Amino acid sequence: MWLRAFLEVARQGSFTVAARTLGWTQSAVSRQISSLEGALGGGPLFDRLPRGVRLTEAGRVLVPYAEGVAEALQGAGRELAALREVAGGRLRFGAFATADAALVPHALAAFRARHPGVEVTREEGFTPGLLDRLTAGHLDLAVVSTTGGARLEAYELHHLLDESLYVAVPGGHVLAGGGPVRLGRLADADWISGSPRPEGTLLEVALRQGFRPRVAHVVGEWTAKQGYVAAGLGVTLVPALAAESVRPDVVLLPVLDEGAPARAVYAATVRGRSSAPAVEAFVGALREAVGRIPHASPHTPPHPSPPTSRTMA
Amino acid sequence: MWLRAFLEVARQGSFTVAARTLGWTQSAVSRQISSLEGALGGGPLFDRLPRGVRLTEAGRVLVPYAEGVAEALQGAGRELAALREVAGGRLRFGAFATADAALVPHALAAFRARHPGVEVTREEGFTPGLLDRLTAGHLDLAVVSTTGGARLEAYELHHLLDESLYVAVPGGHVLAGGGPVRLGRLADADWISGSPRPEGTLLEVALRQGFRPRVAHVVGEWTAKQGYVAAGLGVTLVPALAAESVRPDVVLLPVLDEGAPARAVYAATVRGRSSAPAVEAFVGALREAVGRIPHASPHTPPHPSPPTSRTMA
DNA sequence: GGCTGCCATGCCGAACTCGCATCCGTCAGT
DNA sequence: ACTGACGGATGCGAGTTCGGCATGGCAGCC
Repeated sequence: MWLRAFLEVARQGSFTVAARTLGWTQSAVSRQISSLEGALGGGPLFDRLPRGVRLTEAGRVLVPYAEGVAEALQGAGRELAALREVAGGRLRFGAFATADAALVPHALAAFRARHPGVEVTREEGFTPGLLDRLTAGHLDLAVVSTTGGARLEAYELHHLLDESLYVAVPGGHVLAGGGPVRLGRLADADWISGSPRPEGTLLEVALRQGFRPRVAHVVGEWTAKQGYVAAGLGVTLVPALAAESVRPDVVLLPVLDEGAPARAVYAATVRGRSSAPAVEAFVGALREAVGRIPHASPHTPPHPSPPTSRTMA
Repeated sequence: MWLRAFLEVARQGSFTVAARTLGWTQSAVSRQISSLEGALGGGPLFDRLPRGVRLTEAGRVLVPYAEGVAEALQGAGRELAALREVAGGRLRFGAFATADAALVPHALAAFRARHPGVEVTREEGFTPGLLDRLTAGHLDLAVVSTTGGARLEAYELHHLLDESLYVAVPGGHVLAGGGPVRLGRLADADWISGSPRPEGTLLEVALRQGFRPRVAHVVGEWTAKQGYVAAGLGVTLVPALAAESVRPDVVLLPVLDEGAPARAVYAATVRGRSSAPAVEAFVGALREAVGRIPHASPHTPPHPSPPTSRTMA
């Protein structure tokens, strides 16, 4: 193209030498320069001397601009390459709170170690809000769960794990120290939950077990919930992802679930929207993190999660 | 070209609208973007949505670079246009000392008023040195004279004027107050000259008149010469261009020359080297200045100078 | 369900690009 | 002064690209 021809000729002071350097023929260079001069319409860019050529004033004026163009082009190439190799660009993701307990920190640590050039920004939120921000283009990726009744079908879902559930009971509880329990045995218990109604929360599983739990205290924050449980004010459900960060005076009992697991966790992207390589890499990091965290906490055998990516149709 | 297509699509968010804006067809835009994406090899630059398109991360990265390229291109166009219209660029010229007395200042004033955007640099020197610097590419234009025996043939010459000569005599000189004189009447006078030998100087004309002038004092600087003349130490030749700046106690007598004028003054450029429009404009300003200065000083009728440009072959 | 808006693509003619060979002007060495 | 070498310009021909036209496919909307 004319840009390389011009700059090379300006550097070399000769069409022939420039052609050799570029791996072209002399005639190609001659034509490129000639057509460039024609296109600019401002007279010749080089004076043709018996010994090679020499920049005219117009050519001298053009040089810095041509260099600027070449630099920008080269810079674009570099940055796009960095993007391909996940050494640049940005990654904006969101996750629900309990995923931030262990899953996301592990994945993030591994990702940042492997791809220090990527600018990562993180958000916390509930699944429906995260999906909205995904759709609006404010997020590239969202770690979401099936809890909350959000319409996941519209998104590209990368399955991360199926979470088992625990019941958190105070240290002195009658069931403490025992093994896995059926949820039905807690039908009469006081429950601590983030919402007065079980629908759309983890407590939904209770409905499937045939009872409607009595929500004695509405507490949203996880630490606060533990406090209420430890004080003997009630019991609560704990997803496996949060099992790691439980205080010692609260006992976790695995819930025996017949059939389907309590909830699935996905990395979601907008369907049909191409995702940057960093997104793929982060999904990979999330997958690895799944294997690393003890989501099979004390008392239960590890819960295997299929490594395959799945798109809900 | 791909640049305009990409930027316009990025701005408009639609191939079709961008095509309308550019005066192209939608298919042309589609192909341009498609081939650009292929060339960059880093995946699509736009996500194709049902409602137009949307930049991907790669596209978003590319935008500033593309804008940089477009800006540089546009800037180059602007500056080249300025160069064409003599509203930019630079002009480096040199002139011999007596041309700087009136001719060059007048021309320079007119030129700078008309073309304030041009950066002008000036040098002073003797004709041979100026021509060397012209050849070396340090000057774009040189105001030179035939005095000095320089090889003018190799240069592109724009004739400015043919200079008449004056003899400067002290106020009380016997010839003072008389009219034009023949040089032969001063064959026995003491001469003040810049060189002990008349060859290559204005005094060369004396040789053509059949006598070898006796150089009593070698004085180079014009003001100093006048001092020597005023003090009665001798007489000296004064070119018409310097006639304006003579002190009142020195009298100028027009020299009667039979045949050829004493010397010609040219604006010289390097032959075959394309000259910037500013050079042409400055030559024009010099021509106008020739008409404006009283190179026909007291005592002589104006000496017409042909306005045609001439190349010595 | 038909309609509309938007992008992709097969096809074709026009234009461009490049390499090859050759020509022209200048310079250097004999 | 003649000749060979060097450097750029140019006619020619083949391969490629480019742009327009028409069409197809897909999603959303009345």
